Order: sequence, then structure tokens, then C-alpha cells
Amino acid sequence: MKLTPSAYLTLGMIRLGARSGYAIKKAADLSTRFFWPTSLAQVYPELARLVQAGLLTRTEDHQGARERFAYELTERGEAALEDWLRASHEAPTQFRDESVLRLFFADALAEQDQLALVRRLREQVRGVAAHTSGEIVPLAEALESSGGTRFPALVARLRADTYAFVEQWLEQLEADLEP
Amino acid sequence: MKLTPSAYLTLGMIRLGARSGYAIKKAADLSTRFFWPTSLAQVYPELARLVQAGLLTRTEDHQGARERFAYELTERGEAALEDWLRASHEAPTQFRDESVLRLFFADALAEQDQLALVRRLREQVRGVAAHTSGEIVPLAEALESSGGTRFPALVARLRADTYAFVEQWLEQLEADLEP
DNA sequence: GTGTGCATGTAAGGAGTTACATGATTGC
DNA sequence: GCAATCATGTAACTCCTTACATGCACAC
Repeated sequence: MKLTPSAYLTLGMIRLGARSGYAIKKAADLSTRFFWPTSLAQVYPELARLVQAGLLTRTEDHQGARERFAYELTERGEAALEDWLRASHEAPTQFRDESVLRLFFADALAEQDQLALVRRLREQVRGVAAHTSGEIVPLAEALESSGGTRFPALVARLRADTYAFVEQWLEQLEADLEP
Repeated sequence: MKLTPSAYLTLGMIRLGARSGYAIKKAADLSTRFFWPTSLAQVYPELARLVQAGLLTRTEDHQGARERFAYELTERGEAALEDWLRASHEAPTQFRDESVLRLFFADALAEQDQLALVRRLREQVRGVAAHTSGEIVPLAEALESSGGTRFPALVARLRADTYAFVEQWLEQLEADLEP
């Protein structure tokens, strides 16, 4: 039984304290979405598969008339997660960015339009950097001080710092392109 | 008629001098693959669509008994490419990286295993950085000095520098994690 | 009382990958 | 002679997204 990264995302989020499918999706949108997006239409079937496979338990946890299920890791589920974390597989990075694709082909433009393209790209990158350091890092740091999990904050900082670096790089490029 | 980024990739590669579907795919594997991967099973139908739409012409260009077709941009094709380059759409970046996902959940591991995970990740990143600066950048720079197209080289350098930055960041993290 | 958030799921469709299928040319 | 590269395409499948469908709880 081979599990996909999305399955491990599910297991990992439950290990970090998410109990419902909804909570997993919500947590993912604030953290892992940037390097592993997911959707509810993925989460629910995945939960069902993992229960089927004996890696999760599902118990009723209804709130009055509103239905809710609480998931927990079984021993085998915990072991599966840790095995995956320890494994040294080659995981090919998937990256798709239309903006960079445009930058790649920018020679087709007149100089002023090239400059405009770079400027737009830098502003996009600046926005991501600001959002990451302003919103995502603080959330992850709250988790760090409350729960003792440090890696979510590390990953958030890595992202913030990387985007800040790219922003500087593009700023320099912009300066070089200016007439 | 709305075109996908893959369509613009196709147009762009032809503008840079690729003539056959095979050549487009080959060029993409050495350049755009890192931010917009493609495959022959995408390229061929895309070429057919673009010919159909009047953005490309297709002419026979057989080499003896081996069949080959040469594609060229029509005026409308060139205009479509340039419009896309000038447009300022929000292009959501798609990024999927199982290694970062593992890093995110690394709190589940014992300290020595956390260190091993970071070390592996750094080595992966180092490999990418080395490949990019050693193989991809020189190729793009050759294009730059021969043909006057500078943006492919800029994009390659951006990638090389970014990965070098991430490698340093992880090196620092590794040092911090060491007992 | 109404909008936002919590909560669970299914169905249809799209985008992209791998595998299949075929064959010529070139360099060693 | 044989392997790698050039060259064109199709078919099946997988993964993921968007849209659909439904309803409770809580705060304002």
C-alpha cells in the first residue's frame, strides 16, 4: 500500500492536532498550501482511505445536530508518517509559474515593456513576501511557542526569506534595465 | 479563444527558433521545464490547436524518409504572444515539493532524524544549484551571446542564485540543529 | 434574522503524465 | 550492427480543481 504525499499531509495534520476534515483543510490553507495545496474534495476521500487502511480511526464527534467526525492516528498511522519522514526518496519538485515563463520570453518585448514586466513581477513577489512574513510566520510562531513544534515556523521563515531574496534580486534587475 | 500558458510556451519556443514539436520539447527540457514542464503528448496537440487557430503555420519539412514539420508564427501568433507578455494578470504560482512537506512535519522525528532530514534536503538543493549553475546557465548564456536573447540567461541565473541562497539557509539551519 | 464559519460529502471535468506505437538517421 | 537521437502522434490513466448539494451554530 503506497501512500501519496497528500495522504501524509493528512496524517501529519492530524498529528499536529487537527481532528476534522474541515480542520485539516483549514490548517493546510494557512501553512502547507504554499508547497502542497489541497482541497476538501481531496481531504475527505483521503480520510476514508486512511481509515480503511487502518492508519486512522474515525469516531463520531457530533456537535448537537451538526455532524462531525474526529480522526486519530493509529499506531500504524504514526509509524507510517515517521517512516515517510525518515525515508530518503528523491522527490521531484513541481513548480509552475506563469510569471516566470513570461519573464523567460520577455526578449520579444520592447525595452520599456520588459521593464514593466519585471516591475510587475517584483511587486507580485513583494506581495508574497509581505503576506508570508506578516501573516504566515506569526501564525506558525504562535504554534511554536504554544506547542513546541518548531518546523512549521522554520518552513514559513524559509519561505519569507527566500521571497525577500528574490525581491531584492528583481529590484537589482530592474535597476539594471532602467535606461 | 483563450490560450493556456502551455500554448504561449509553444509560441515562445517557436519565436526563439524551435521549428519542430520535438525541438520545442527538447528546448523546454533545458530551460522552461523548471517553471513550466511539458511533454510531447502536450506539445503535439497544442501545435495542432494553434495551427487551427491561425497562430501558427505548419509546412512539410521532411528529412528524406523521416517526416518532419516546420512551424512558424503568423502575424496573429506573434501578436498573441506579445499581448500575453504585456498583460498584467495575476498568475497564481503552483508549487509542490514533497521534501518541504516533510520538513514541515519534522517535529514528529527524534532530533538526530530531524538533522538527517535537513541534511538530505540541503544536499538535494545543492544538487539543483550545481546543476543549474553548471549546466543550465551556460546553455542560456550561449544563447545570449549568439542570439541576443538575454532573458533566458537571466531566468537561469535567478534560479541558480535562489537555490544557492536556500542552500546557505539550510546550512545555517543544520548548524543550529547540531547538538 | 442574517451572514459567516463549521462541517461533510459527491460529481464532473480539466490538465498533464506515462505508456504505447512506429520508424528513420547518425555516429561509434 | 547497434545505440542514441530525431521525429510524430494516440490512448489510458491519474491527480486535482471547481461546482454542486446540504445543513447547523454562533455572533452581531
